[in-house]
Amino acid sequence: MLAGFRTLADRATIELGRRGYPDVRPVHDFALHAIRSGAQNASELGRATSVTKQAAARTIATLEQRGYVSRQVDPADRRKMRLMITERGHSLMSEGEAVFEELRNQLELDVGAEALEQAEAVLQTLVGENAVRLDSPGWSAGGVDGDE
Amino acid sequence: MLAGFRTLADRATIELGRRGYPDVRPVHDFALHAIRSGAQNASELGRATSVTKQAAARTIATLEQRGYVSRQVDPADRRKMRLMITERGHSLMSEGEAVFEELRNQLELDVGAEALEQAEAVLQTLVGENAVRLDSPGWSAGGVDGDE
DNA sequence: TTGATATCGACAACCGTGTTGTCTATTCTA
DNA sequence: TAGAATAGACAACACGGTTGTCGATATCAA
Repeated sequence: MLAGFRTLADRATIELGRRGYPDVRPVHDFALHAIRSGAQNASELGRATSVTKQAAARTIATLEQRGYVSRQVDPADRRKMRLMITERGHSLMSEGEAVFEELRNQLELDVGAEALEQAEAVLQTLVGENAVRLDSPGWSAGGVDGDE
Repeated sequence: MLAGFRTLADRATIELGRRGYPDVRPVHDFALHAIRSGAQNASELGRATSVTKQAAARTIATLEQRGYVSRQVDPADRRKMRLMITERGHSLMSEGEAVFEELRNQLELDVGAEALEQAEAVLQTLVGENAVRLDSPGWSAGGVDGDE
């Protein structure tokens, strides 16, 4: 009874694969959103997605390989590689949003609009609560020894 | 808005760590439940959790290492290693359930009993729908090329 | 009884996504 | 200008999944 979102994300992934974006995973879409919302380089992306800059750099690398973002040295600060979402990247994002919309609509048909909204509110509360403490990286994989 | 369950599972993991069960992850609890519900060996566990038997065997290995299950050759079929949950394993499961209960109660305080139930029903629908097609392993990591 | 076939579990190699830790290049600051 | 901070690259590793192979055991059919 715990796997609700996994389910949703997995289905969206599958559907996207079916529509011409294979080998795209939730992480990638997540990263693209963060980039579009202002993350301009690997370090920023890492901070935005609560992940080390190394992990972010890797995600960017695959995103670049697959043609969803491009990088270019920041003329103002030559340490930085500025990120730009390509045309294909934007297409992916729209398609992803469409897929999600469809899944949501489907679910709404199944359970009713009211129930769905309620459920979304609950989940919102859930993630909202600990969004505060997402600042520290390393919560999920490595150090679970939560001594504060 | 997508990370609801991750959140829940992560918090439970952290709390369990705090209570004397560090290095326990959702997978482990998941596996223990499957074992308690009848999975008697690695292959069965794999089938029960929609994972290859190799992955299941690994999970079992770490579970055994940490002292949560023990294994013993099945006298009736000497290919099989029968799984038994140890005392410590049962303690972990109770503790896990307690933690979950607490988290659920906390959430219920935040959003109200009615909303929570509604949300659970929605999620139930969500996973219920595709529980039917969980039979094929390899949905999440490898082959997302969903051509049926 | 024997031989083909299926299953169990182990092992090895690999992938994806995360982590540390170290390093160089660059920029900021006192 | 010296020192500190930051960006990003690289390497090594962990974890949890995958495939593929293999020997040992069971099972089923001639």
